[in-house]
Amino acid sequence: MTQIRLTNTRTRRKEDFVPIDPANVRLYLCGPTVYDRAHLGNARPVLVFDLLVRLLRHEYGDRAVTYVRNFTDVDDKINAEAQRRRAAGSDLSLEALIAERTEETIGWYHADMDALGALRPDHEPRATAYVGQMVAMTADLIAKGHAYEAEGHVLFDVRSFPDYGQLSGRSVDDMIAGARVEVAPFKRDPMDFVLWKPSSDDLPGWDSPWGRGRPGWHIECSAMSAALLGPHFDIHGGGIDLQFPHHENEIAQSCCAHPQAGFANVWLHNEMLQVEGKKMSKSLGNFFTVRDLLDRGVPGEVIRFVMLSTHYRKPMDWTETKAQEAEAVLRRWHGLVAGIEPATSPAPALIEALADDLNAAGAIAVLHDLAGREDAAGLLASARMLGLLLPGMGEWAQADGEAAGQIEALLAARLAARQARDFGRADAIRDGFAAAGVEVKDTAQGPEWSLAAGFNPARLADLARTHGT
RNA sequence: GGCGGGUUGGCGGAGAGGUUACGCACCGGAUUGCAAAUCCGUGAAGACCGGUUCGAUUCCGGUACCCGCCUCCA
Repeated sequence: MTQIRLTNTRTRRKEDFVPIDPANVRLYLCGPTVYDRAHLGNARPVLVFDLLVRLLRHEYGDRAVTYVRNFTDVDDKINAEAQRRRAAGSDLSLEALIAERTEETIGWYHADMDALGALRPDHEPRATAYVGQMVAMTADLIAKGHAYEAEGHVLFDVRSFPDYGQLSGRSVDDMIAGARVEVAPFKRDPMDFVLWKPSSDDLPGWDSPWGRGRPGWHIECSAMSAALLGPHFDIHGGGIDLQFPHHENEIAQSCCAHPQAGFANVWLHNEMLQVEGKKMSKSLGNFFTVRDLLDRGVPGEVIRFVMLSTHYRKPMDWTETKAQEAEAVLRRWHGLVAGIEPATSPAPALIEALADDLNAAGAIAVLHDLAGREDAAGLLASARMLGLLLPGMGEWAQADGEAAGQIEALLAARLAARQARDFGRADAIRDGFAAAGVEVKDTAQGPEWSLAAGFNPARLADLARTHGT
């Protein structure tokens, strides 16, 4: 068994991972707010956790890991979208419009993450299904003196939790000095945050001891993780931008509600995604979703490869060049493992790389080594450990029947030209292949071909029209 | 203002206090009608300034620059 080591944001150190219960390793990942398509940055924590889950299952057994990722379906952006649809003339009720929107978005999310080869979590709780637990937890926090009611709101009293700020390395006083906090007059302390807030009649709401309202954002993860994983579990994660305030607030709520439990042992945060060296944002015009890339013909497997090639704790830069290089590598590997059965286990060096704080880039180097030694069975088994070269994943790298027919005809034409010593024509076909993104290797057994990155069916068809037989 | 991350060879990107990362590109050779692919081989690094050390790109301190968070955000 390989000792897994993970960098724990809470302690800022790389630590040996020791599960609370090796027969049931429990993880929670903060999932998406379901109001729109997942953008590329949303995919990063999903892939980090996907890799982690695969590793944990490899070490502790397939049934010994419980992976929870929530859907946030209570949110003002969702409400705004539903209100917009109703204003646009929809006859449906607000609740129905919200349900419609969230269902649609969850379907998109599943399709997009599936395309990246990400395993579905064991549980995907929706916030709306746990409002009762959130109300109960809120009431409990009031009873324990950690929260108070004010003007229909329930607020968490940060001064009642001395460790507040420990995760993100801030003190309440420092943050107030920074003073960019919404100052609501009914707050005892500017850093106090909302557990429950009132809903007007045109917003979704649930009955509660504090009137009709809806939960604040942070309480859902505290309630759902407790319900599905218990008050003490192994790993909790998300993007580094969630470290504060979301995760800080989760810790405050959960630790105060369950003082002896300890909440999450390990906090795992991935760094942010950039695009061509800049923050991805709508204003810079470099904002795109996973679906945008897939629709543009970038295979999910390529996106996954690029994502894995940068360590999760470093900023990851998405560039067109990386996508092309990844595509070329994957095409080569697909060719190498075609028709091969995977080895019984992944390469030990690959597991060691992953166990060392999910060093996926190091793991990919191991794959290059296996490929270089033409260990196709080992390459396949190891790549699958990373969620690459999975069955059915490489269809994008295969030529369809039409292209294959054209290529075969052109190869025959080239052979005929060479035998006739018409090297001008032979070279024209050769250059045409290169321009169309078809790689031809002349071996002792005759030509072998494969599609390269940037394969262009239209150019191939032109070439076939000009030189085909 | 507070907090955090980064800076490695032409590009991407890891690990390790002293021994080749790796991939792509480049260069030389083999091979080829010419190429491609392949094989063999050569180069090439760790922002800057100090410190610790026999020895640091790797540890410590400082400086510069880049990025992010502190407000919805993965």
